[in-house]
Amino acid sequence: MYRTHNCGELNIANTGLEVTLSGWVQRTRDFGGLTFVDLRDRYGITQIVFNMNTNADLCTQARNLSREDVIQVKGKVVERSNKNPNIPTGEIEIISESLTVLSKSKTPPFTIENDTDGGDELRMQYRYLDLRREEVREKLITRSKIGSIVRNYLNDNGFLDIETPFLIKSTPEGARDFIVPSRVNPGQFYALPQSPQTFKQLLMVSGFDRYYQIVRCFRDEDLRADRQPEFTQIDCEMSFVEQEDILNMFEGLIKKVFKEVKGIDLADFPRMTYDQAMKLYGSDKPDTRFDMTFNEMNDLVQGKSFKIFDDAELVLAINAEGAAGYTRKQVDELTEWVKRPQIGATGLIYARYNEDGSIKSSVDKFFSEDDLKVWAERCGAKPGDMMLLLCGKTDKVRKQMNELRLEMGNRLGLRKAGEFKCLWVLDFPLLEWDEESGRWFAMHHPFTSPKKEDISKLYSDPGAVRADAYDLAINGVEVGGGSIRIFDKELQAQMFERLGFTKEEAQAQFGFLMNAFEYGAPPHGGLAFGFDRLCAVLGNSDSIRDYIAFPKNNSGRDVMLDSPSAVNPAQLKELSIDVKI
RNA sequence: GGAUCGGUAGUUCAGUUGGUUAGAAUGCCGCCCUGUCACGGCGGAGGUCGCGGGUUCGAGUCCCGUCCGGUCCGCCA
Repeated sequence: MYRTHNCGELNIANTGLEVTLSGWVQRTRDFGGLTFVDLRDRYGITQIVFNMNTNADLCTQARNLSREDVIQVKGKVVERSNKNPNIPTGEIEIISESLTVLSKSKTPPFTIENDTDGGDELRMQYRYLDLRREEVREKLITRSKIGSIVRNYLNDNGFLDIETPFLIKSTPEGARDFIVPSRVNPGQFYALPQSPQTFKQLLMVSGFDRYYQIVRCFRDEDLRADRQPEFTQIDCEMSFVEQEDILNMFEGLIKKVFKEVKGIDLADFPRMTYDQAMKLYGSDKPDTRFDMTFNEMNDLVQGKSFKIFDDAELVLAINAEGAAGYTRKQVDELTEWVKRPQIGATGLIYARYNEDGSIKSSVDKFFSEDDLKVWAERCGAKPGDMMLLLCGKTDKVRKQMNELRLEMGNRLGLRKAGEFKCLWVLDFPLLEWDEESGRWFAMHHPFTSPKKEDISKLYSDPGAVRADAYDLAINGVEVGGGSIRIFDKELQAQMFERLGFTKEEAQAQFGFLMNAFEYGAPPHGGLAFGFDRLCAVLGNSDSIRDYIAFPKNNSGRDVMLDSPSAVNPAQLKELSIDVKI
């Protein structure tokens, strides 16, 4: 037997027990005649003592141990004379009676400690060592726990876990597909699913009623801290439901996860339409931990001979509470910040509401102090605050102001870690105009149901058609989203037509779904959560990589495996593939 | 496709207007040490300054190119 206990469970109550422990050598502290070894496994650390007077051979062996050796120790649990209150096992130690080195370790390339000296690249290259660190390990343990809570909740609510295929068919809509060549069908390719969307709808047609799957999805797009080419969704679908049923079901799920993982009782989630969200926050996933909402200023600022404002489609102001103390240098820096190409504003206008009640702005030439007082009223600004204004084309300025708002939220410490604000965003537009290809695209996907009352506008005013689509944002992160689906064959055909598919194209791409709808499709809808993102949000982390055991880097590479890589010419030949670079 | 920051000892970093033998911390190796828990003390080894080219009497430092990594924009139904 390699162990009777793990390295995290022994305590003062076990005093006198004969135990066997196995694990990794975290560190040795050698005093010549007395050597301490910290033995680590995923449960914790237990101190082993080797004494030269009691057993010289054993103590000599212990002195030769190196970091990360795997050893087995037999010994007796005793109360420590010097206790360590910092670790759960700190009141006891093991007096060793035998030592077996199960596996020697080379010196690891970085220290296996919370406060590691290893850089990102090195840690990814030796990810299996990085995963030994408590900080990283605990994140994966949390992920496992969240998965378990989700499964329990959905199982308890009658959902069935049904697997769907990974080798499917490439479709032109949406993100780029990863494609997989078929050897037995030369020149033909499978695609890896971007989501099991059509399959879960078919399962509804099959009568499975409530489906879920914690499932890997694949998208061949560029990466970000919160985007990996393969990622995991909690994918759900329900039949005979309206939007309200779905929101309630999954609000319940998220509340349960927060309760069991963080011990937090979340209040009922507020709801906001997409239009409201864009008007107030310039984002469809606003961080509602703080206000600083947008104020539209056109009526107050235009017609005062300030050309920049007069020419603007929209002038927006936010009020940064308590920021009147910003120095000229800080404001200039902020101006440079909004002018960076990533933000793309042409300039930043500010009005400082001083503690003495005076208001000073960067546009004093055009606006009197009385004008500025009216601004302050609109923005709810008080002495000590600073108003920040951006202007331009509506879509652009909202986007820019969203960035500025989040940045000010960061600078003023308003985006507090450990605080969680959930928000349902409803009534997304059904369609989105794409300048490049000059046609309408489905904002969510082509199976999303338009709102009944807007169907008539599909051709007369496509941009105004709202969908029964919803997203869940937590702290400004899009954690999940879904929609009520079209279940009427005629409406689905109309939708494909609206998206510019010919009847033949629609039949070729989605014929299986439209055919299925001919045999009695139930009303249905669903939602998918980004599992990696949900975990990252719960852990106050910006990067989903921390919650993935073996993630890929910014270029989509696995630096540990060194993949992707070239393949053997014989393999390519077998697949009838000729590679030209 | 684009922007931006970085690459110097095993590791994390410093390195002045271009100037002698490129430093620190930590890790590693050796010796000493019986109550440490970031143990301590003494000593030692360890470098193609990412790579290629250029400017110069002289390049870690300046210029050009390139590769690798981080973050972001485009992209992500």
